Amino acid sequence: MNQDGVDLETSLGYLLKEASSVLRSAMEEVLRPLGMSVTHYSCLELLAQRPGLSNSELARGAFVTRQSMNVLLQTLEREGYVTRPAEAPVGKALPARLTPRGRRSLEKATVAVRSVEVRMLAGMTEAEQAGAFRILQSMIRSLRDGNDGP
Amino acid sequence: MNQDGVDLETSLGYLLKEASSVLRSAMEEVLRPLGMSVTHYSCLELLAQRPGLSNSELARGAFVTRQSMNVLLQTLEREGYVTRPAEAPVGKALPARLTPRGRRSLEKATVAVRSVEVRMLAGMTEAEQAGAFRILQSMIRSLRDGNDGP
DNA sequence: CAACGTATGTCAGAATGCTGACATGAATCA
DNA sequence: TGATTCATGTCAGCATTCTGACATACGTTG
Repeated sequence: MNQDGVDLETSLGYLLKEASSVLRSAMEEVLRPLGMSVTHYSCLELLAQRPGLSNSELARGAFVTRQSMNVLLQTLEREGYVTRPAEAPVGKALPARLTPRGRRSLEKATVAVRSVEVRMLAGMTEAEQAGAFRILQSMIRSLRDGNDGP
Repeated sequence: MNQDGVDLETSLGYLLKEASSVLRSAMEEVLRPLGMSVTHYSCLELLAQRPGLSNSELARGAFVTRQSMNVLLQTLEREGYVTRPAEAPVGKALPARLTPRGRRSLEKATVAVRSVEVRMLAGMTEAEQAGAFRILQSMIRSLRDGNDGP
């Protein structure tokens, strides 16, 4: 009914939230046929690119708590996508790794997610993409610095 | 431990998720002292800028399902921040409006959230902000078009 | 007019993520 | 060395959001 923009339409924060929401929906849509959630995929992708990450490190990389990541990891371990040693080689951190099955499962997901990212960047020049990259990093840094800052 | 970036560090989608996550955390941090969640604030802000929005419209504006927004609205109504007519003036949609109490509550929250947004934009020129705006809108449009598209 | 499709509000159950808490291992420091 | 501080893994309970379903209201279309 009321479709005229007021001020929310000029807020970068709101636009950022909207973009993130749309991206998440698009990813869920292409991952659903594979029986995979976004966090699920994120976990596998992180492990593929940085083998041996611990539960806590995976949690930070996927932007969830380590408790949430833990239940996911236990499921993935039980179903044979991931392995963790029974004992920690050092400290308490258990380095996780993909199994061949995990790698196979990830391959299809990666293709699907890549297609979403390609679609998202359609119509943007390389220069614009580079600009977006710098700007987002600037936002992240500014917000982080103010938090637990100096 | 492993802090070297691989490929995730070059993905705009990942960076977008990270920025959104950091923004959300920052907002939660400043809203918590006010006893308000991000969705809570979003609802009030939407109603302030577009009085008479229905539950479903608020849900779309806050990027949650209408079921989730409904439970929030019922709470806000019960606590006197929002009013809805007992019967729909047309159709089934119940236009919601802020009460004076809701407006007062929103005022403090708006100040807090503005400060976060200002911090986020620190170090960015107006031109960069305008660029970020265009880029995010382009991403949103591209993702939407591919979805329920043509 | 009647049938259909779409949008809405709402209830109930399920899933997902979070907060709180505890024990353990390592690093730091007095 | 002993105490403190911090990070980690994990368990339990709670909160929030989502999915599924149903009834109702309006617009469109035959």
